This record gives sequence, C-alpha cells and structure tokens, in this order.
Amino acid sequence: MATVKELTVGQVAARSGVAVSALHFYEARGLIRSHRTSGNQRRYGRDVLRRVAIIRVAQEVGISLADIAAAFQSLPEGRTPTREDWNLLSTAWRDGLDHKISQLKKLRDGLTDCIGCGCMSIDKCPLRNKEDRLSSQGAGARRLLVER
Amino acid sequence: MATVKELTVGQVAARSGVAVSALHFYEARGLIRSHRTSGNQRRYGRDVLRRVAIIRVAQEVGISLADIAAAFQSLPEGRTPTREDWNLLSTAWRDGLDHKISQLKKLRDGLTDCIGCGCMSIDKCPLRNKEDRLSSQGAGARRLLVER
DNA sequence: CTACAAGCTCAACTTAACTTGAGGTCAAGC
DNA sequence: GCTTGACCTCAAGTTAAGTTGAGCTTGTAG
Repeated sequence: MATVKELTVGQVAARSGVAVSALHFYEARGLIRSHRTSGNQRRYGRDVLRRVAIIRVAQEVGISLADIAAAFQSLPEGRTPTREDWNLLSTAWRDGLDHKISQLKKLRDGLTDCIGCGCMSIDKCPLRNKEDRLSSQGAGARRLLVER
Repeated sequence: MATVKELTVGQVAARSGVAVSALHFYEARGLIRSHRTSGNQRRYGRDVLRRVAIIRVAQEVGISLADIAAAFQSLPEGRTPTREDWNLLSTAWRDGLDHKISQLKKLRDGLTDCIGCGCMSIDKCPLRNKEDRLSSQGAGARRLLVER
C-alpha cells in the first residue's frame, strides 16, 4: 500500500549488500542522506536503496566516490528524484562508459599484437601514447581508470 | 652491434613515463629486475621498457600490481622473454579484458533502463545481481529478505 | 680535480575507501 | 525491569600504489 516504511541502517545494509560502516561513510561523504529518530537513530527513505545501488555500480566501473558525489549534486535536494532526474545522470555516465568501452576494446585488440611486436618499447605504440596523457599528475594514490 | 646498452633508472623513467620512485617501487614488488653497477646503481636491460609498458597498460584496465606480478611469474626468470612468452601472458589477459568489456556493456546498456525503472531497489535487476556475485563474502548479512 | 646532477636507502606521508574498536545509548522480548 | 542486539560517535587502523624528504654516494662535464 501507499505509505512506504522507512528503513534502518541495518535494513539498508542487508538489502543493499553494503556494510553499515560503509553507509555511515557514504553519508559522511554526502552521498546519501538520512533523518534521525527521537533516539538519534538513522532512518532512510526507500530511494536510498537506489542511490546505494548506483554507487556500487558506478564504483565497479571505476568511478570514484568523489565523482559520484559530484554527479549526485545534480539530483534534487528536497524531493525524491524522479525517473527524469536519474535519467539525466545515467545519460551523463553513459558517455563515459562508451568511452571506456572503446578504450578497453582498443587495448584488447592491441594487446596481443602489441605486446609481442616490440613497438611498446617506445613512442610508436598507440597503447603507450594513450597512456602518456595521464602520466604527469600529482601525488598520492593514483586513480585507476576513468579519465574520459 | 648486438649488445644493447643498458639503461639507468633515469633513462627508464624518461622513456617509460613513470617516476623513478615508481620504478624503485615496482622493483621492490618484484615486477621488474635490475642488476647493480660496482657503485650500486641500477642498470636495466631493454626488456624492462616492455615490462613497464605492460604494467601501465594493465593498471589502466584495473589490474592490480599484485595480479600483474602474479602474471609475470609465468615469464622466464633467466632469459629475456620471447615473443612467445609475452603472447601467453597477453592471451590470458585478453580473456579478462573480454570479460570486463562485456560487463561494461551490460552496465552501459542496463544503466539507462535500469536506473529509472525501479528494479534496482532489489533483486530483479541484472545489475544488482551481477554485483551480488562479487560482494558475497564481505561484512554484511545480506541475502534472505526477499519480500516485496 | 671538483662541482653538481643523478643515484641510493629508508622512513614517513598521501589518498581513497573503508573497517575495527572502544565506550555508551536505544528498543523490544521475556 | 533487565538483558540483548541493533545503533551511535569518534578515533585509529588498513591496503594499494606511490611520493617526498633527509642524508649520503656516484659519475661525469668542464
């Protein structure tokens, strides 16, 4: 029936498959939101499940939490996102995914030829050159994948 | 003539595009090897360039250094790897890449439909299910609770 | 021969994305 | 009304993949 029950953090964890600590973490990072009961416990609306699902899916393709958070900024603050809202988001990512797929294909098709051929030893190789682009960034853990 | 000059770390860094510190790091992790001059400086054979190139390429598609190192175990210790040796390796990775590509495609094709459709909220969605596989032994209770 | 760029080692710091732990609260069954 | 399990907060630990810095040695160009 109409009124959808709210979820506790434990329930969200069970249904989404992510740990409670991770949910706390996502909330601290602004990726999900909750309100509190009188006893200071978190309660989530149902749309948190979708958010979490998207977070995991996006992460799997190498999108960082920071980027996901940024993308989520486009979602409405007040109301529950409509299908329309989500579609905007997914469309934006679709482009990134398309790009990534084509990159992977290039790699896959290039790898067998290229590894054996010696061209990798330096700058004639398409694989190497593609990679050069990102080789001069700052400190810390380098982010894998995803550049767009 | 035949004897190819050996390379210093600096030269390898310049030609491969990775930092000297990263080369040290790779060596510590057993991904590359060097021998030392009388003055304790590293010298690399030319094949190190190929190794490094492969490391970066592999990393870009999300393969961890640990996995790369494992794959490199299949390369001969004593001699310079032949084209044959590299091909074995690349063939193995090709399968991994194929898999990843198909995953990404599923994601891309599923995303637009799936994010908006609400199925993500639980277990009917192919995206969610695909993901379940991967996360099935972490911390959370998960599973059971199939109501609707 | 001497300057100084390039190397060397080892320890500590960085970022991302969490997890673990300590110490304390809330809620529901018996 | 008490016990038990789910919650809460905050701090600290963890892994991956490197980077940065200090202090010291090598090697090469002038």
